[in-house]
Amino acid sequence: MSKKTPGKIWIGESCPIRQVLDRFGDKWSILIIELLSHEGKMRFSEIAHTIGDISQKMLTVTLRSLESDGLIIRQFYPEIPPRVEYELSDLGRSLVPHIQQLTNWGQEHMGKIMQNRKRFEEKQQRKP
Amino acid sequence: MSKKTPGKIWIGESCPIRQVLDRFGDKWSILIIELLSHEGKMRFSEIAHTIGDISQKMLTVTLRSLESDGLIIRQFYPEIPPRVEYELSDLGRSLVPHIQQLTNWGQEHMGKIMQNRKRFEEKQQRKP
DNA sequence: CCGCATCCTTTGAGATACTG
DNA sequence: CAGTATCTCAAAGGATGCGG
Repeated sequence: MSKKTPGKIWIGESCPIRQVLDRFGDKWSILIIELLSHEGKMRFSEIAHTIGDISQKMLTVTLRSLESDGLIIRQFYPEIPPRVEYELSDLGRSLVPHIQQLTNWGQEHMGKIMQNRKRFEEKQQRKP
Repeated sequence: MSKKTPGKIWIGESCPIRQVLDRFGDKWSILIIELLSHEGKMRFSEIAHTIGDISQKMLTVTLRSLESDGLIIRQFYPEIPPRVEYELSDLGRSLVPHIQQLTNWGQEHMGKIMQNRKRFEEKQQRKP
């Protein structure tokens, strides 16, 4: 549509895109939101086990940051041994469809991307 | 909808979500795609200047990786001085709407998130 | 069971200087 | 102008051990 609209898009230091990227560009946040959207309430150890390759530290850190931003809700049961459950808040849930859009796009196009990448590498190796 | 559908979602080491995250979770890829979607063809220095705080190195690296994956097209004009133009490929363009979905979500909700975060921090400081 | 604290490794990314 | 090549540093993330 628009070929040149200078000044109309702001890509500078704290533009809207970067805010989103800064918040969700880490390794685990999106993954945990997506997981909770499918599984509903989950315990700490349940999340850890389902993801598989996340360290306890990063799970703690990521859950805490999601909680602090109001994206998930943390329920602590002071039993012995203690039990903690996490679930998405309304705010967190409102993000889920957009994540799934991206995932769908990936399902459809990542194969092609990997293929392109391989070809590109081969081309580079023949030239120099 | 579904409260528990164990086994139906795969969140393991190279599930679809992680593929997308690995590809686009870096600091600059999404930003450059979004920029090119608004401005059309752009020269190297034009991109650098518009973004403002990207180093020459990271711009080169990011553009090269986007090119290798077939998300952007690189046109080299062997003049003196040389000129290089970048634009989105069809593949790259197909991602744009989803990025904009996320940006819109951000516009609408990041304020609330920052507010939540501030409150959470205050709460933490009163307790311990 | 949950999660904090500490230490350590790895990675991402900036600064700088140099080429076609 | 549009890169490439090093060097360096800060931050993300992992491993481990302790504590409520």
